Amino acid sequence: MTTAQADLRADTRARLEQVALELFTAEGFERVTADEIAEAAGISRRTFFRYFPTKADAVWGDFAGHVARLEARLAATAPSQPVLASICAAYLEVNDYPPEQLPALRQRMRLILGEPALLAHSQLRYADVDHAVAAHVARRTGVAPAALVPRLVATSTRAAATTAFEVWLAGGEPLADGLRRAFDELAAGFPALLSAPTGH
Amino acid sequence: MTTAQADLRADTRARLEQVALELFTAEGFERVTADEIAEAAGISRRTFFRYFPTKADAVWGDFAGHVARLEARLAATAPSQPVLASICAAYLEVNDYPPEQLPALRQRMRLILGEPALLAHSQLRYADVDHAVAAHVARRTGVAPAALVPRLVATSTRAAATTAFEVWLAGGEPLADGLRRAFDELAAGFPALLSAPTGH
DNA sequence: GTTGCCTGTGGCACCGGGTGTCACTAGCGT
DNA sequence: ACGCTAGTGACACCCGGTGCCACAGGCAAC
Repeated sequence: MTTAQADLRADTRARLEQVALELFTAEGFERVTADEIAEAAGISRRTFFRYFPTKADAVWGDFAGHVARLEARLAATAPSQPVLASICAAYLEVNDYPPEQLPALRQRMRLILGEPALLAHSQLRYADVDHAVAAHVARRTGVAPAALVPRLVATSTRAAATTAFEVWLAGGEPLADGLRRAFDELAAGFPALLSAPTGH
Repeated sequence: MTTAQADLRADTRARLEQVALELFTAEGFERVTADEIAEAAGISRRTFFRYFPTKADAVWGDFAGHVARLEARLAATAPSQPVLASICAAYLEVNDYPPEQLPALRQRMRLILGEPALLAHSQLRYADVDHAVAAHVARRTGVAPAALVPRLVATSTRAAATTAFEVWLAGGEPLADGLRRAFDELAAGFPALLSAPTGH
């Protein structure tokens, strides 16, 4: 096991993920029933729900491992590095996918950001990320993790990451560039918003 | 009607909201069935779902009107005002509740932020807010609404508002103060994060 | 006032996500 | 051969949500 999450047979899990992703992409998340996924993967509906607590969870791959890596990176940052920069670096590193994995990532993210039900569900998954980042900020600044600044930094940096993903999905620019740009904007307090209106 | 959202009898709707809020608070969102709400309100389950498309929607009151007021405020800001300040002002104005409404607001927000199912659902509702704010930023800066900066400003200002609500709920400080503080932090690029660590 | 319509309503059957329970099988050590 | 365990399937059940139909009341028009 990589990171405890209803192990069972790892190959079955992978096949299930694959099949679900394919079906969701082809038909739309809501229009695919758990029965169809199960049948297409050659197992029973009941077994599907032993691998994934929710239909939506089939889209997330090893997200728990993702969060764990992020936490590890945050914990390992040099104290000399500014906090915001350390978070940016952690996000960049954790999201530095090899090129051959990009199509799969695109497929996942297109679903997560494009299907309302999955977008809603994402909030639950991202809560772990926010928690980790807020804890990091609290640790580094000596403030309570529940205070305004740690929470705000956590949610707005995640907003930055999500936005970078959206722009990347839309074909705008490489993921890493968008991430960097988003963090730069955040760290600078949106300098572009001080200029005069440019005419409609 | 104030803002088209499945009108029917307004009094029935208000009673339904009231009953649902009370039950959710007392028993927890998931543990209250639509049947129970309907019965407690003296109507049928079927009718409940004519007033609210979803059990979760019973918590949101006239949120569509809320968004509409936000949009109106944004549209009415003076061009001389910096964009970020205009968004802050709009959020402040729209969330300036008279004191006697604060307990009800607390009840709603405690549910929305505390119940996972409602937190997930909130993402769908907030999408409208983000859309409005991004459009405002795009209008003011002459950039496409789907570009990085408008999106990022929209999501991170909403993060600021949400965080202020969380702190307010935790009893920290008045809502308006938290909002202002969160927006100040955002606009300044989190100045607190440049100081040296204060020791663990 | 009877005829029509239009609105709000309840009842019912149905779909789909999710869960608890039980029974079966395959493997594996002893 | 024995027992144990892990993975599985079948079934029944709960609940959120929807489509459909049937019914009641108000309110206009004739």
